[in-house]
Amino acid sequence: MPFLLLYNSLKHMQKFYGGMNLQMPYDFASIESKWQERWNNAHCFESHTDTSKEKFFCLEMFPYPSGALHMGHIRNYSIGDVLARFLRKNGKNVLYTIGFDSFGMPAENAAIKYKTKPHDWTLSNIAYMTEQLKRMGYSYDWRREAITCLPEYYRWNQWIFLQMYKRGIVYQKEAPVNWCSTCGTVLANEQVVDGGCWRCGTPVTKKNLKQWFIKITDYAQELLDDIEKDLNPGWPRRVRIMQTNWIGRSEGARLSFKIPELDYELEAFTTRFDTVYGITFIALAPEHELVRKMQEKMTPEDAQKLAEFVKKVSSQTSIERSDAGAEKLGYKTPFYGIHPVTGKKIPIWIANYILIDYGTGAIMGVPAHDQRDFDFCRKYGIPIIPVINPADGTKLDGAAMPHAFEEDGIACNSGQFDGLPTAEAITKMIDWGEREGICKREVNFKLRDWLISRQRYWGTPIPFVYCDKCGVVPVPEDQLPVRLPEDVEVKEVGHSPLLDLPEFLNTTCPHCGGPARREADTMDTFFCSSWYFDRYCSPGDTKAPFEKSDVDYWMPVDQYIGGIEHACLHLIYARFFAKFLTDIGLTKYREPFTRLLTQGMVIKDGAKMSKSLGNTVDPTEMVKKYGADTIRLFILFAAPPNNDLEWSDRNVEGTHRFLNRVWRYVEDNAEKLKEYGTKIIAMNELKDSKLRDFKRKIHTTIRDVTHDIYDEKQFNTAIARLMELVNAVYSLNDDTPEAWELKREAVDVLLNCLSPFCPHITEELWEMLGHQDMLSLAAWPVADGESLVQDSVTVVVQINGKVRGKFERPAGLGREELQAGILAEKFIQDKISGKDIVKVIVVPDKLVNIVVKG
RNA sequence: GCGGGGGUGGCGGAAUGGCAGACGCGCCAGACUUAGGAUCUGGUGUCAUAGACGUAGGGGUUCAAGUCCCCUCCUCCGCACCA
Repeated sequence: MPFLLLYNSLKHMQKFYGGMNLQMPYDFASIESKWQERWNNAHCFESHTDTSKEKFFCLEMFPYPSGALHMGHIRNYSIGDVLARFLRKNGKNVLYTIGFDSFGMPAENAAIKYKTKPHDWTLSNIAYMTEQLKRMGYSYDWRREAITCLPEYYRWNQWIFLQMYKRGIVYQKEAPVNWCSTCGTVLANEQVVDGGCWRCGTPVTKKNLKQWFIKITDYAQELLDDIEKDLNPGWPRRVRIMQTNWIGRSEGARLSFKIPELDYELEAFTTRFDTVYGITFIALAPEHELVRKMQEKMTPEDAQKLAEFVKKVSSQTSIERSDAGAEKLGYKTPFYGIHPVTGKKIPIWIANYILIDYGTGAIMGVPAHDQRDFDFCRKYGIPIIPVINPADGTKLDGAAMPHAFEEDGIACNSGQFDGLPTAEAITKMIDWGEREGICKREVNFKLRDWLISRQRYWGTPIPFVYCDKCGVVPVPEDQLPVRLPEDVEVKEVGHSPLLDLPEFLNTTCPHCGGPARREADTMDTFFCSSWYFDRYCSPGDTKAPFEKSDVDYWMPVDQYIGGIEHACLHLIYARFFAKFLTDIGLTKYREPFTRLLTQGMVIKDGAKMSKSLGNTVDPTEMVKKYGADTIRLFILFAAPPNNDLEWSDRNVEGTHRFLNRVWRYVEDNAEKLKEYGTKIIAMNELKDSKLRDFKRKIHTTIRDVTHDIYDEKQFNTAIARLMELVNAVYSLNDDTPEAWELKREAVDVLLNCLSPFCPHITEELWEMLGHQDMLSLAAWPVADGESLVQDSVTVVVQINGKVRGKFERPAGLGREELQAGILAEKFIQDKISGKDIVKVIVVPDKLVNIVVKG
C-alpha cells in the first residue's frame, strides 16, 4: 500500500512535471550506482594471465588528464566497453583497463594560471576523471591502471631509454631543430603540423640546439614493410597509407661533384639519375656545412652577402619557406662543381627550397624535368637542357618549354643512352654509373630520427649527467628513477624550472664520483605512450617494466580504438617500440596492435566539439539528466564508429525513450514473465505461424547482433535489431502460456544482447526476472539453427527487371519447381500474355525475373 | 598539385549485384486525457488516377546496379618544394 501511494504520487508528479520531460519511469541514478558497486565488490572485471584461456586485449587510447572527459572520450570508451563486455560474455579472457597519459605541457600552463603545481593539478584531474569513467560503467580492471607521471611508471621510461642507449640507437646531436616559441621547446618532426606546433599552432622556426635523438630510422624499412605484411587488413587503409607516405621511401642513386677550389666532394641524392645529362646547376640548403667553407674562401663582402641571404632564409618559418607556392630564392656562389659524367663546370647556388634534412641537403638541378628546378632557373636565367623527349616524338626546346617535362619519355642529349625509355634509362644508367664509380644505388626515407628532448619541466627526466671529466654519462640502472621534484613552482621564465633547482641539477658523476650536472631536459611524452599497454599486462612490477610471461600472453593488442590524429605520431612510435623491445628480447611480438579502429569525431552544429568553439556538451550533465546507459546507447546508435557523429539532444531523448520502453515492458509484465520463465519451447513444438515467426525473430536477432558487433563493429545496426525485437515483443498480443514462454525467451535474449551497450538497466531487469547470476558475466546467447529456418519466403517476381508481384512460397523450393509455380500464377499469366518469354532467371527463395519480348 | 574517403527521404543513417530508404529522430492523423512536449495506434521518398520516377550528374556492363566499369561535378580528410 505505501508503495502504491508513492507510485500514484509519482504519477501525479508526472502530470505536473512531465512537461519538463525529465520524469523518469525508471530510476537510472540509483540503479546505475547500485550495479557499479556490485561489479566492483564482486571483482567481475579483473582479469588474470591464464594461458589455458583464449585472451583478448581490448585497448583504448588513454586520455590526457586535462580536467574532464569530453564526448570524444565517451565515444572512444563506449565502443571499447561494448567489445570488452561482448567478448567476456563470449568466453574470452579479456584484458581491459585504462590509465592516464599524464605528463605534458598543459599541466605547466595550468600551474602558472591557477598558481598550483603540475603534480597536484594533474592528480586532482585524474581523480575527477576517474570518477567520471566509473560513473559511465566501463568494465575496466582498475588494478591495472597506469599513470605515467608517477615514478613507478616513468622510471621504466628511463630504463628503456638506457637500453636504447646501450644498443646505440640513442644519440646526442647539435642540429637545426623545430622550435615552438610559445611552448618554449623543440618539437619532433611528427609534431609539426602544417608548419605549426601540433599543440598550439605557433609557426615553427629552426633553432640550432644539442638534443637527444632516437634512431627510429634504423627501423624505417621494417616499419614500412610490416604495414602491408601485418597490418592489412586489420588497420584502416587510410592509416596505412598515411604511415607509408610519412615513412616516404624512395629509391635512387647518390652521386658526387668534385669542387676543386674547395677541395670538397659534394654529394647529392636523385631518384632520376637518367637526367644527369640535364644538370645545369647545383643547389645547396642554406644550412649545408659547405656554406661556411665557401664563406672562408670568398671576399669579405661576398661572404657577408651570403651570410645575409642565409639569415634571411633561416628566419623564415617553415610555413613561409616550405609552402609549395612560396617564392624560390637563390644566391649564386662563385664556385663550380665538376659534372661527374661530362666533366663540365656546373655553377653552385644556395637555395631556400632545398631542405637540409632530406637526402644530403644538396641537389643536382635538372630544370627541364623538375618543375621546382624549372621555376628556379626561369627566375635566375639558368639554362634549361632537355634530356628526355615525350614518347609521341615531340622535340623539347629548353628555351621555349612552358613548364618542366616530368613524365616518362625517351632519353636524348644523353650520349650512349639516347633512345632509351625512362624506366630502362634509370636502371641502365645507374648500372653504368656504379660500374664507372660515378654513383651508388641508395634508398632514402622521409622519416627522420625522433627528437625526444623537451625543454620542459613536467616530463620524464632524461637519465644522463654531464661530468667535466667523463663527459656525458648515463645514470646507472640501479639509481633509477631519476625523480622529478614534485614540490615545484612553475613560473613564466621561458626555460625549464629544473634549471633553477640546484638540488635537482647538482649531482655526482656515477663514473668518477666528482661533481656533475643532471640533464635538465625531459622526454617527449610520446615516449610514455609507446609502451603503456605492456605495463597494463603487468602492472605494479617493481623489478622490470613488465613481466615477460604476462606480456607474452596478452600482447599484441587484439583491438585498439582511438582517434585518427595519432596516425603518424603515437601509432608510429609505438610500432617502433614494439620492434625495439623485441630485438632486445623483452617481448616477442613485432606489431603491437593487430586491429585498429579509428572512431570519428563528435560534431555539434556542423563543427567538431571544442571548447574554443563553445559547442561542447558536458558528459556529466548528460549522465545526470538521462543516465549513463542512455548516453552510451545514443552515442553508439547515432552513427557507425568510423563516421563522424552529430550530437542531437532530440535523438538522446529518443534513445532514452527506448530504454523506458524496455523498462516498462519488463516491469509491467514481470509476474507473467517470471511465471513462464521455466522452459524454452523448441521450434518444432510450435504450430502457430505467428509464434513461429516470433521465435524466429528472437534467433535472427541473436545472429545479426552477434555479427554486427563482432564482425562489422557496426553497433548502430545491432541496436536497430534490438529495437525491432522490442517492437516485436510489444506487438505479440497472445496470452497463451506458449506465447509467454516465448516472450520470456525474447526478453532474456534482449537483455543479454543489450547489456554490452546498457549494462546497468539490463542487470536490474535481469535481476527483476529472478536470475541469480550477474548478467555482465552471463554467457552470450547462441542462435538456434532450427529456429532460424524460414517456413515460407516472399518471392519477388519481376518482368523485365521491374517488380510486378510478390508471392509467398515454402522455403527451399528448387529452381524448376519455383519457376513453374510462378509462371502458372494467373496474375503473372495476365501480365505476360501475348509476349514471348526470352529467359527466366530464378534465384531460389528470393526472386524470379521473367524476360519477355513483344 | 598528389593521395584517400564520401555524396541515398526533412535529419542521423540501412541495404553478400536481387523488393532502395531497416532502425531512430522529426512530421501528420487518431486514441486515452481537464490537459500533453507522457503513453499507445496508424501514416510518412516524389508526382500521380491506374502508374511512373527516384541513391550528385552523364555514359556503360548485366536478366537485374546505390552496389561493378569509364567520365564529370561537389565535399571532407591527409600530405604538400621529400630531389
